[in-house]
Amino acid sequence: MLQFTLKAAGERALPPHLLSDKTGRRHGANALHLPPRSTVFLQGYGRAPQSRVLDGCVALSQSLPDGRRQIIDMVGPGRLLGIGVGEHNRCSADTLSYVTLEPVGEVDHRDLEQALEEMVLRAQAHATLLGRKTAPERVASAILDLAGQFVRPSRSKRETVCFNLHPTRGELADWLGLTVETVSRCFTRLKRAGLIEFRHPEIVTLLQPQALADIAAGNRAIDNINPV
Amino acid sequence: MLQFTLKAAGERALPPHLLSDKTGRRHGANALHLPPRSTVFLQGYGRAPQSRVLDGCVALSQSLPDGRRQIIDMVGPGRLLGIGVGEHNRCSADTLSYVTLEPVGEVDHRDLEQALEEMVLRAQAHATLLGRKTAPERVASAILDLAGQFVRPSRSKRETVCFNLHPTRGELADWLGLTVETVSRCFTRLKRAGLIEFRHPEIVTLLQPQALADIAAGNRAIDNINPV
DNA sequence: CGATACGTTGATTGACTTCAACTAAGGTGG
DNA sequence: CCACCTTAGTTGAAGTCAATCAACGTATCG
Repeated sequence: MLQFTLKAAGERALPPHLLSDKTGRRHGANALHLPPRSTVFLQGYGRAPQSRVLDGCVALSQSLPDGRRQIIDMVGPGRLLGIGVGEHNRCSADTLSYVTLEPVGEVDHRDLEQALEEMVLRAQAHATLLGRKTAPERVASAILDLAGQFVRPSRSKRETVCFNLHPTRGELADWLGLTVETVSRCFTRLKRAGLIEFRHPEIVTLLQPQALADIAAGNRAIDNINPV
Repeated sequence: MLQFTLKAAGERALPPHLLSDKTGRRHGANALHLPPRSTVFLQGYGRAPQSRVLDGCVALSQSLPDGRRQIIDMVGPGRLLGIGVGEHNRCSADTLSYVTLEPVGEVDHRDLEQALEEMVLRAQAHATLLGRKTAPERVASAILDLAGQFVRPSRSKRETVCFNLHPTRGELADWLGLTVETVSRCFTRLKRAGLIEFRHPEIVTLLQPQALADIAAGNRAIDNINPV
């Protein structure tokens, strides 16, 4: 029974040497800045160097020979990139926003194992989503996941949370094993049900996070909501 | 472009201290023997102890609150159990055959990281399967995967490979995000197409492994096969 | 301005699910 | 040894959720 809790991106467990962000631009020296929709590394090429995402959103994806694409994971601030991709990358990594990367020469065992374990856990949860959840459940899950990774720890006066949804509808579709149209329709339904709000497609506000979590977990149908 | 290669279970990279199997029953002392359909550990309970599968097949699964079940991975000989399952297990582990386990007190970093990486790679490939493959492609992929993990390195006179398919149709369905009926229908179609053969539902022979691999990768439709 | 990409909405189709009936194999107890 | 039950597997018919096909609106950008 997934209990709903949102962790702001700033609260995520950053290793100590990254926390200097507030005081100064300590890692500005060797940090990598990438524009949206650029490739970090490519499926099939030599093993990628490891780096840590400081800011922005990166999509890990695999493609079948005929072009069908599956986004495996959405990687946000604090997480490692270039781990668990095999000898020759079995994944491509693409930025979905402006992204700041910090190359990490070598990670200590503790950090690496923790990061790998997080990859496994997320991949497992995603497999359950892809194998067993309905389209609205998938979209609700996605929104909550991305909110968790990308909310700014800003003014949290009300229980409404607003955040920037980096992936397009098409990218969400590739992540959730759906099509653009289905994703769009689910957003519309969630909006009409009063669970989320958006004026622009990428600025999303969670109006009823708990109800959203219920849907994501399969405990409630999208239609059984009393609009507030 | 997945090239088809089958690795017999015996050839898989076992750590040196397990290879004594041929010479004697060195690990017979503390080995754990479990009957089919028994639980190794349960979703939601305390962190499971780690062990290595010496023989048999274990299913890692997650369940949604309403009972929908997704099998995350099928674990065969040589692989570690109880890694990447989170603080409180987010997975259950169930035996699908007679299983021999060897408890491992602590694994060295090298082994653990390699095992975790394998978990990640397999989970990623499975996500692509669940998100983007058709039912026949999924079943073909599953058969090849299980063949790779469970073929006995026996008489390989011809290119036909015979192996014991431990999971039932229902368990395969839970693994592949399908229903029993769909899995059964796909088996029938593959059989009629001359790609596999089975008299009993769990003794399967691969007649045309390469064609099966083509289907699994989405390079060929199930119907475009010349029956030999 | 056209041109392109993204998003939304509607109509139709189709792949897989659901529901249902039936067969075969294994176990139990009279 | 056979009636009885249960479970797994197969097959057919009907139903449904999401995909496909199609049209349109809007924003961005040379």
